[in-house]
Amino acid sequence: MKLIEPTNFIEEEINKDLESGKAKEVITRFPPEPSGYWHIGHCKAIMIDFETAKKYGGYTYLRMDDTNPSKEDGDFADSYLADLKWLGYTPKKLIYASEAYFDGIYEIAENLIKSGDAYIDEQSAEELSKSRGTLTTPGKESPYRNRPIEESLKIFRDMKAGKYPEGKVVLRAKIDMAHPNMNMRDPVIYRVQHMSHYRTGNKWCIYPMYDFAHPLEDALEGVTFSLCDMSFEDHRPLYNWVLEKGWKKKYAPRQIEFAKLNLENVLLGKRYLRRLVDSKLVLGWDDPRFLTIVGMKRRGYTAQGIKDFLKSAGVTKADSVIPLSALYYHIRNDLNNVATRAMVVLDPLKVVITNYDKDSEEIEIENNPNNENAGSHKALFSKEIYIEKEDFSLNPPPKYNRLVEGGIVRLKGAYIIKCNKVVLKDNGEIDHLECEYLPNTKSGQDNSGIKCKGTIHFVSAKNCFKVTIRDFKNLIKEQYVDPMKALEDGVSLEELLTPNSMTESVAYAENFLKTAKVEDKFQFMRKGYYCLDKDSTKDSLIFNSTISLKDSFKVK
RNA sequence: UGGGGUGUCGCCAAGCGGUAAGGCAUUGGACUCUGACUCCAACAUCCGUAGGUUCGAAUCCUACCACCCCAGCCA
Repeated sequence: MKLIEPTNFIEEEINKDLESGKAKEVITRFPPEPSGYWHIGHCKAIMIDFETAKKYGGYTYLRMDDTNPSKEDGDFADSYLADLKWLGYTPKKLIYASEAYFDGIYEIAENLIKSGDAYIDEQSAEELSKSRGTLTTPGKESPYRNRPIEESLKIFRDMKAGKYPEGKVVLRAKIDMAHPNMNMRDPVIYRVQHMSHYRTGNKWCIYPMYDFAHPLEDALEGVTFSLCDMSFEDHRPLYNWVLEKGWKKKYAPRQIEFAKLNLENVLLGKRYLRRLVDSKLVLGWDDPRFLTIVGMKRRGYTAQGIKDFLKSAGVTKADSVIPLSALYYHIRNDLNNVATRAMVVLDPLKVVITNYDKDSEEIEIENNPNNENAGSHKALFSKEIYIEKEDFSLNPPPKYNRLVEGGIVRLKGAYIIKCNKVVLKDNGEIDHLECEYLPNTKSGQDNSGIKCKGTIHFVSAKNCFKVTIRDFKNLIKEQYVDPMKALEDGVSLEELLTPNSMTESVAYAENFLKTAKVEDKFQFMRKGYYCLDKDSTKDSLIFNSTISLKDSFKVK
């Protein structure tokens, strides 16, 4: 297998093993417990697993780490496969650990008992916990620790046969009750659980613990590098112990840990998201304010943008917290390449072109100025149009180069207009503007020589329809940079939430948008990126605000 | 007070004994029929602290400090 130029410490380690012959190839696995939705943190791990293997010409398995029937509430395989596909990854194979490896793991457990490396303990859960000792004091050995091997073997088989209730007996690895690493103090490796498993039904009533199952699953399926987050670093000695005692083959998988992703002002904890979903405070697991994969997809983020961001964040062992602005940068960057430009007026102000006598005329709008192949579409210019309220000012701040009384501005794709009169309502608010267009200034055929410092977008009254716009604020208030910590400090979930983080408004969109399909991505020129939401119906379109355009205009 | 990890610009992050890459953010400015994009420029004499080794250290050694993780029959 080829060596590559390493781009992070994991690849450096892999290169070493490949060179020394400790490993022959790079086969990885992504091992979710099928119990919930994936979020951006999972994306990081997925990307590391898939990209690393791919670089070395290896491959990656998707393995359901389903060793606990009490927590796994259904078959998430389809949704996981869909998420992976959306991210652009295809697993070599989908594997259910429960179906593929439980027999093998059980057999190895019996071997461990026979070799004196595991024993049946009959202490209660509390006794077990108490005798484990503390971080600074050693634990006490169980009175059952040195029982005859035959006795342990018989009980273990009876456990499997369903002769024991839950909690009565467990199988423990015999390691060292005084070990400074708590994980090595005779960890439980099998427990009784009388319940139906979503895949294996009632075939089993004993289930292996993660620490015992994981290394063996890796070994059994031929995984060579088992990449996980730093919280498993303390488990590595146990991982290796299990392989040494239970696997005993020349080639064994190697666990390497990396730091997981942390984002400022983002809450990813499953139980909290579930509370928000259950209490209907959000639209669902795919709420556009969530950083779940389905949420980001619905929001209008692109897989490419997410991956670009993750790539830029790097792979290290150091704790880090990345600001959302870094994510936004990459989302905007990718959207800029793929989003179709359209004109939508979010907050309309009517403008009458007093000297325009024709019914209307076509104008052309480029679909994407950064991509020549994107083509263009037609829009209309007519006597009555709408512009953005904020694009006209009676008291313009310095450097305001939009429309002012008596001033000119270019209408994107159409003519330069001059504002002659501001018509007010009885209450003093602006009702509409009366402007004149300068006939020889049409886009593409302007020979007037007139220089115009501002260009604004607009929509023709003859070429627009109403759409609903959904705007989102960050779910978590800005002051709670680390919402998880705030929660631990006793702040309530409700207190963390930004009030009215989703708002709806009505906008005037050019007719071109009538053909939009769900998830289609647009740039509403000069405003931001939007995508069509799945809640849309044929005559009521809803656009999610994915993210605004950067705006460097500052009023000083 | 045990064990395991981590400390390089506001935030990420290269660097692996030869004299501090890059990105985000920020600030100027150019360009622009999107105040977007793009483009230029500025932004760590210093690498947790203190000593030491060396002609030479962010990189080696020693001590200290800070932060994170671990006491589920969860994963």
